[in-house]
Formats: sequence, C-alpha cells, structure tokens
Amino acid sequence: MEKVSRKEREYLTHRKEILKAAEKVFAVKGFFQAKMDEIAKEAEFGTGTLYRFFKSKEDLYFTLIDEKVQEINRLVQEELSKKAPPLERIKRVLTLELDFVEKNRDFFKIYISERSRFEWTVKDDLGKGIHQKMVAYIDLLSKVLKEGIRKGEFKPLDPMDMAHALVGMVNSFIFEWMISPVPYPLISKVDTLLEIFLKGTQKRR
Amino acid sequence: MEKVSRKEREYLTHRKEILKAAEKVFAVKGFFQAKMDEIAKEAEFGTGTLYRFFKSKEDLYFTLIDEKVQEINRLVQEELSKKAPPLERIKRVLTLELDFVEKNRDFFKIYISERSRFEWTVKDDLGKGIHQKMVAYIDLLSKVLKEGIRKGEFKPLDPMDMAHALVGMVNSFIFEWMISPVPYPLISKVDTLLEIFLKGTQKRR
DNA sequence: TTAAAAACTGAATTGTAATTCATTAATTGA
DNA sequence: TCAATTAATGAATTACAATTCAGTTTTTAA
Repeated sequence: MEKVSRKEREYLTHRKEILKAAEKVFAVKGFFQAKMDEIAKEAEFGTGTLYRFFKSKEDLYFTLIDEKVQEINRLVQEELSKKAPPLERIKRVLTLELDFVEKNRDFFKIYISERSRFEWTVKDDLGKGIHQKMVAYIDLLSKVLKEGIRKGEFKPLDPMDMAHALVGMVNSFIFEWMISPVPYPLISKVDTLLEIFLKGTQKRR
Repeated sequence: MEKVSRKEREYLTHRKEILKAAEKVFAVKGFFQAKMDEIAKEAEFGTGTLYRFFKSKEDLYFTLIDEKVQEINRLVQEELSKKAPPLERIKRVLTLELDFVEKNRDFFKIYISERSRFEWTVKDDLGKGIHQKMVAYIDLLSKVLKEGIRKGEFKPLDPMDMAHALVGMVNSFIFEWMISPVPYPLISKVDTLLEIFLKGTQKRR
C-alpha cells in the first residue's frame, strides 16, 4: 500500500505539530491578533520554518479549519447514512456533534467565530470551500428531516427552516457552554435540546 | 430645557455621519479589514478628522455597536415591560426584533460577528459593556419565560435554556436571511419560529 | 474688515508584524 | 570521513495602515 519514508512521516508530524499550535493560539487570540511568531514559539520551530509548511498565515488558518471540518463531516455523514428512523438518526448526530465539540473546544472557538466571517466566504478559495462544507451539513440534516416528514415522524414544516432552527439552538448551547465560567458536560444538554426541538416549550392544555 | 448651539448641532451631525459611514464599511469588511482611510472617504472627511470625534478605530467601532445595542435594548425593554400575558409579550418582542434587524441590516452584520468575538469581551472596557448588554437581553427574556412558567403558559423547563434556544433559533434565521441571495421579508419567519419554539417539530401521534 | 480661534486636511511618521533569505545545522550517500 | 543536499533559523526586509501634526481653510467676533 503506502510506503512512507521516515522523511515523509517526519514532515507530516511537524505539519501536525504546527497545526496543533496554531489551533491553540488562534482559539485564544483570533485570526488577526494571533502572531506567526507566537505560533512558531508554541510549536517550537523558528518563524521561517512555518513557511516551509504553509505559504501564508491565511493558508495555515484555513487549512486548519478545513481539515477539522472535514473530520466532523465524515463522522456526521457516516452516522446520518446509517439505516435507522430519521428521528433516531437526528438524536445520534446531536450526541455525536456535542461530543466532538467537547473534545475539540479550541477548534470550536475558532469555528464559531468563523461562521460569521462573511468577508471571507467570498474572497478566498479555501474560504469558499469551507463555507460550502458548513452549508453541506445543513443540507444533510434537512434531507433527513424531509425523510422524517414523509414517514410521519415530523410535522410538514419546511425542512430547511427546521434544520436552521435546530442548528441555531445547538450553536447557542455550544456558545453558552464555551463562555460559561462553570464547567459542565455539554452532552448533558442533549435531552433539553431535543425536548424543545421536538415538543416545544408551550404547556399543553 | 436644552439650548444646543449650531456648533453643537453640527458636531453631532458630523459625528452621526461618521458613525453611519463606519457602519457601512465595517459591515462589509469587518473590523480588521476596514481601513480608517476608507471610512473617512465614505464619510467625506479627511482621515485626521475622524480623530476629532473618536480617539481610535476601536473607539469608533465599539461606540457604534454600543449605541445601537442601547437602542434595541430600549425598544425591547419597553415592550417586555408592558402588561400582557408572557406568551403574547414574547411574540411581540420577536416581531419587534426581526423588524429592527430588517431595518438595520448593516449593523446586524457587525453585531452577529461581534457576538462571537471572545477576545474582546474581556479585554476592552467598552467591549465588556457591550457584552453585558447582550447578556442582559437573554436575562430579560428568561424572566418573562419564568413568569410564563408560573402562569402555566410554558412547560417547567429551565428558563435560561429556553431563552438560549429561542435566541439561537432567531439568530440562525437572521443569519440565513443575511446571506440569502434571494431577498425575503425576515418578518415572514415569525410564525415558523414561534411554531417550532412553542410546539416543536415532532408529529403528534 | 480682519486677526484670532476652531475645524479640517492628508502627507509624513510610526509601530507592527508577515514574509523573506543569508546563514547555520543536520542529514545523506559516496 | 566528507562534500553535497536538505532543513531550520531568526534577524532583516517589506508592506501596511493607524495615528499624528504642520499647514490650510473656515468660522467667529470685535
């Protein structure tokens, strides 16, 4: 199959180390406040070395996001394509997602603030690619919801609207968890999220 | 009462013009990509003149956000304090908010991306003030929801969770509206939002 | 009318930080 | 072992843009 030389293995290790350091720094400082010098120091390389791996700060940033987004997408896609009732699949994806967030706190700090960086979605190529992948997730979700409607599990509302509502709630809970001074397992919010999304908040009379 | 000289009136006019221009530029470019030169040009003043009104780029930015947030808060507070059943008040605030967003598109582009700028909420004084005001809105909402629970209009869920869920959904719809290439009245989403928030998406059997 | 004061201007200053590149260190293969 | 060759370094270069300020224009009021 793949015969990777030590050279190549080392190259990839170093690359990963730089990405890891970048994740840390970007999460704390945000793109503009993060300095290449600081990332280099964190990664224990000289500043110039970063440029042997990434052609610019932007490239480093976007690559970082892109690779992680791909990772989640893979997981979600896998879960959503399993054969199970739509409602059940939604539940599982939600759990999966919150769990992933919990394990990638640094990354999600970046991800969440990126979501609203309109300016770039247009400009950069890699930026556009990322945006596409973010949208893809919503699409996937809405497909499952659509199926759920057909099968009579969900009300016949617009699936896109439903997907946006769910994602909005989830993001809001993630955001809250992120800034909360009191630590708690994010996963513990799954039930509340589902309760509200599925059954609403109004008392039935 | 207030005797404002022409001088003062003019000062305030110019200040407002600069804020307006800044709003426009910041909305398109975001804080870091926006250049003082560009804002000055947009406002039809020399670059140096901006500094007669605001002591720095940051000051200009935060002042801009702060004043608008105060404006919304005033409106919301007024509406929420009116005597009406909680559910009814929620409905009205939602309408109010979406209407306000529609009328302040540029500003909300800024506002939404600001919400996730962790870095600043801590650092800057004015920034902290803004964050406080953002949180205050959630608080207000959760108080109304709490009252709603007491009166049996809402299920006995955690009011904060409910507030976060609602705000999350709303933000998600705003975001979607913002980036949609097809224009539509945001206000048209009120019913969907309420339907989902109040009654959920699951089909009752 | 005019000189002093206030407002405005944009080119020059300044600080910052991404990127480069001459130099040094490490690795390779003969 | 020793010259290539490749990788790593961080000080110097360069680009950029916020802020300043000496000069210009406008307003004021005597």
